[in-house]
Amino acid sequence: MAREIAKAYEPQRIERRWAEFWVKEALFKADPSAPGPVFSMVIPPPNVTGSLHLGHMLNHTEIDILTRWHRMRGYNTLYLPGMDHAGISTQRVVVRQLAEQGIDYRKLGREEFERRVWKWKEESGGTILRQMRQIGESCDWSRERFTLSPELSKVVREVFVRLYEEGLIYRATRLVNWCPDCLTVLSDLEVVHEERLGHLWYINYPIRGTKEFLAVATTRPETMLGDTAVAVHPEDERYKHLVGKKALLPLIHREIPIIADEMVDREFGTGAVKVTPAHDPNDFELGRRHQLAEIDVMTDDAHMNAHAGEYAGMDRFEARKKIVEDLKAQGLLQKITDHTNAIGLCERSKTAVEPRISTQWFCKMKDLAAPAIEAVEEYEPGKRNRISILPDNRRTEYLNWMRNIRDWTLSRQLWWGHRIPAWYCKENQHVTVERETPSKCATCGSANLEQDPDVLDTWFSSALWPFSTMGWPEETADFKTYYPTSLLITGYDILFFWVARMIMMGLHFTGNVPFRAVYLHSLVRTGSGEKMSKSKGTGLDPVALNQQYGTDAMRFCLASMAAPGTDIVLSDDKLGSARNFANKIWNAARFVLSNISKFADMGIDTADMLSPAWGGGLSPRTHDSEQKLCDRWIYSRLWRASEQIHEALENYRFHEAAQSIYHFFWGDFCDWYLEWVKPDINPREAPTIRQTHAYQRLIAVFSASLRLLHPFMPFITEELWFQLYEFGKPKDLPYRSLALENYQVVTHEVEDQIAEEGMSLLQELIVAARNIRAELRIDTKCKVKAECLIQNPEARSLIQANLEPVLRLATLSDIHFAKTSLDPTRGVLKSTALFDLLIPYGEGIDRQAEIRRLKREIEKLTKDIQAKEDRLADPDFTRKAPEHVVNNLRATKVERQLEKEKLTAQLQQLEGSQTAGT
RNA sequence: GGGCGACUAGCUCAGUUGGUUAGAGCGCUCCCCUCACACGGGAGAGGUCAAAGGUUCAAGUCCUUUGUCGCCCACCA
Repeated sequence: MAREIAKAYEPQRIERRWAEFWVKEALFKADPSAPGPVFSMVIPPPNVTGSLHLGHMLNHTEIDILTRWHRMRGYNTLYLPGMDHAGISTQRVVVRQLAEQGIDYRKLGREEFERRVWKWKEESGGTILRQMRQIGESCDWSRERFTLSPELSKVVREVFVRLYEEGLIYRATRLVNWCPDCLTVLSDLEVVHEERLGHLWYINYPIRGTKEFLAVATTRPETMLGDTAVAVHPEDERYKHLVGKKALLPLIHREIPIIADEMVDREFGTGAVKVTPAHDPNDFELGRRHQLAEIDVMTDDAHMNAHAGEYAGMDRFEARKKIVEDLKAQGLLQKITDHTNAIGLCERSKTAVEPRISTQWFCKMKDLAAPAIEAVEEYEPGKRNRISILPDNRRTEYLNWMRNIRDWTLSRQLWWGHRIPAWYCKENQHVTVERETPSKCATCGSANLEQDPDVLDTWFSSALWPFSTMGWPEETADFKTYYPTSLLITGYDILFFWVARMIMMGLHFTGNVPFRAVYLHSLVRTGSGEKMSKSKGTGLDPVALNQQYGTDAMRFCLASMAAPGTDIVLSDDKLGSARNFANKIWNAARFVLSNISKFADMGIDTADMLSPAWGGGLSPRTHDSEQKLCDRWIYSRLWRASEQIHEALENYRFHEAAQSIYHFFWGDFCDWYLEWVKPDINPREAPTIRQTHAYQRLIAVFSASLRLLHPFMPFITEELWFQLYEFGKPKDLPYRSLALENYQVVTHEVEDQIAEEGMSLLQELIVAARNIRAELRIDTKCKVKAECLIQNPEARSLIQANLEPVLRLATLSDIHFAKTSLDPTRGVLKSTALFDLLIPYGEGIDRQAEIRRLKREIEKLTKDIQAKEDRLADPDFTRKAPEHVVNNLRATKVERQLEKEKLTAQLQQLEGSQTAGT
């Protein structure tokens, strides 16, 4: 019974099996004591808010390609998986879910709520894990980590306490970004700015004891209820006389001082500004300078509070409307103008952030940033404790941000996250910060302690990820072997949130960089160019894509688009062409193996034919005497492809690597090599030694291709590798996954310039013949005779030596080698510098069309030759340009001239014969 | 308000250090279901590299200006 590869390539049928196999066999378990150079990466932990989107797919594909590539090259490899608890995002998701069930999370209480979130974490974390396994990520699953696990929480506490003890973490009352929807403070990074068209309201503030008014301009009239001064510039002649007087705050009739401060811009608005220290960052500073009162007029959900008098209870925007109306009614509204300004929105909820005075925990950044700047600024390849950040523009962004870094607001008013390890004694409000829950106040000894209810910014634990996952602060084997990690790949959108902070924390706590290199990849966007977003429903669903095209196709497609710098827009036709490529691989394998199976049917042992697959050796000396041009050529091309892939992957140029392997496999291997050797491997009877050898060479190239392809398309290659094994590997040898095989099995020895040039000549000849046939509209099956004029005897014997494949692939019956120049009036003639090829006319041929074609060609050549001559005539060029450039140009000019002469002669003859004939 | 990026074939994009006739995929035209693959094979059309200057022997590639689009950062009411 013949073994056969399924006729159709059905990714779904093979992928599940291998995904399970890789996990079950624990193939990717890292061993810190294993030999070899180390390559380690930690995953950018996905948020447990849901499932993986295409952006993750890109990220994970890139990581996995590099991981598999290194592993196959003998590196001691670790790809550490894990997830992020994603404080604010996850809390929002669960709060929303509860709300949908009519449950107010606050009524559940903290403990119960946390329990619900953990439950959610198990579910969505499970989904994510499943997805990662589905797409074949070669992680060490035994090392999975979670930012909120007990082990990592311990590290978080350790770090927090140390920073506190070093005076880098402190508690302070400041104006902070408050999200009225998430009900928590936010760091500056979590506030996104958006230009909005708004208004500028000009309001008259009466001056006490006069009939005068002082007009102020504001974008936020509702905050006037918290005004505690009006400020003007000290040198502003218009207002000098008012400084020191009191203004009467309209609507609530509170007296406020008129003060002078340099900060005021005389050009803007009226040159007088209302000062609301509790609701504006500038005003806050100004207020502190002038010891002004700070009146918070809002509640935590951005409604007006008791300080707002009759407006209390109103939403801030309702209050704005009402206040404007009231001012108008009282004749205090001077005018309203249009004004665009950037408003700060909460990154998560997109609610307008309210600046608010609040006591929070902060982290001083300047000292932490300094070494992190140095590590990147003074990067040199090979230099210790330095990090390369690519692409370069991201490096610049990093440095700019770091140089202007501001303190980091650490605390969050959430329930899901790392509880801040600070306790306050109820008597005196002393602060105790400790690793273990304290029993008494460190200052006064009171046992009446209460822990700070807040949690840490989720990015705090993420910042520790490269070392917290390795067992730090213990000197574990993992930590010693795999830290610093080799490389970090992540999206550029979290450069500041995450990458920068990891670098600072890594350097500070381990004295070492967390990774030696960072590659920031593009984002995947939708067809309309937006960032993919599940919440907006604009993202393509990776699960559906996998179903439709297969994981390998999706991986290959992502890789082939992953050029640094530009964002990626994925589309059906691109995925389709990647799928087509997988199909091509499948069918090439089918072809190769189906022939071998026919031998098996004859009862012949085929193990021998397949043996080169396992040995891995592809010596140019294999079957030396039998090797034909095409063999030497394909080996050389294989070598070239693997060199290109190496070069590309070293520089994170995934698209170039993908392109190299694509063109090698499809263009060289399938289109030329397979076609070329078809007759040699067509099994009619028991194979001769020569035929067995032909198979061995074919299998050698094919299996080497599978190796090159494997990091990009692990499933199909593993499946086909397995099929090879089934066909011919001695059964006493257990199956060995392709993932553990050597990546590269060809050596530099197989590079063969001569063979490549020779093959290229034959290809040109074949293409020329096909070209003429198409022009003459010769039936595709009809073999015709061609005439060839070729001066170079070596080239000529090359053609003769390969006459069979040349005739077959060009569909010719014969090639007649002419002694004298070919008469273009007898047929269609194609000329290159090396040869002329003519196929005679049949009946009724369009001579005019041929004349037009020749004229076009000649014109093109004329221009080209002229350009070259001009350049060669320039003494500056010949003097200053490198020699090889000049020589190259000379050589090609001569070639072009030769070609042109030939074509001109053809044209003349054609035109001559035409006039003579008629 | 600062900074950055993009503009190359009908579409989506490659094109590292400046150096022969600027490439790919998809689409398009023509021919072929040839016993691995029509998710295929063969042949072909299509670009003054956004515009204008400049540097250079040589510019898609470097510099300047302009235009169009996009992104990031930013406490001017």
